[in-house]
Amino acid sequence: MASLGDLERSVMELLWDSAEPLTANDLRDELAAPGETAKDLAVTTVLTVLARLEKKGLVVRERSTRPHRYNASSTREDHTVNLLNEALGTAQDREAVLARFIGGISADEAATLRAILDAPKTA
Amino acid sequence: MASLGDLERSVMELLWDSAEPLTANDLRDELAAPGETAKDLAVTTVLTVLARLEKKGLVVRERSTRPHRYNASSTREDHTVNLLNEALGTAQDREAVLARFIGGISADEAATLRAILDAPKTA
DNA sequence: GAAATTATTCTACATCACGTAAAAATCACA
DNA sequence: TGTGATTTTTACGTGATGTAGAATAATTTC
Repeated sequence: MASLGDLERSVMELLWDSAEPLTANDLRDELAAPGETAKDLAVTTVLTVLARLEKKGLVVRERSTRPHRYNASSTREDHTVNLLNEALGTAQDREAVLARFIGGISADEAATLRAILDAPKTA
Repeated sequence: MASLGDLERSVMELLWDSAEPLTANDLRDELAAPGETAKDLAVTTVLTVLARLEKKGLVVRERSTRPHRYNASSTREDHTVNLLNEALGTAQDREAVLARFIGGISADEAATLRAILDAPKTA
């Protein structure tokens, strides 16, 4: 239950990239700004999307301040890692899949992974 | 463009698990068989889903035989690897994500990966 | 070869997710 | 308290998916 529509994704990208929490108006402006497939949306549209993202647990809203402020509930990295784990699933062919998956990454990335794998478990 | 609905997924699972191509009737029976959240569907329903999966490129149909026979167009492994690559994306934080991702797998799996990574590229 | 059976394609509808936003309700401050 | 800003409600169009009846086509049977 973590699939996102185009607009939802755009909003999440902005929230992930922002250190500060953003308001609906901030987001509307950013979305209209040239750079990210500029859209010119009504604020209510942004608010609707934010409400949906909040319900999905991807966004947290500060109701204390008046123009409510929104934040991604977890980092983009966390999110992606979750997606990867969902995609990998609990199937029996996990190892085979993993093998092929990491077999397809770049040499640099492979080197990084090797380092990680060789490091002692810090669990 | 590779998301699947529940029924679509069930059908794909059956096709992936079957060495032989299956007919719509075969699939209807399998779906009704107790084990996989038994459903009791009309054959036309199965046919509709198969047509959609075919359009999505996930299924190949043999039109030569009369009861058409359906096959997964690629293995489940291929499919999952694709999903993983899609999820990983082309973002800049790929390495960080990969690190965390493989940091979360089992020791056995890690060992396998280490072997793979240490093996010479056969590209 | 015409009838009966089987299989495939068409057409259709309900539901849900998502993009989109006007209308209505609230809130805050002058 | 009136007015402007903000949020909540309500709503509609579209596309995906589950579901299947009706219509059509192909096979088999007598």
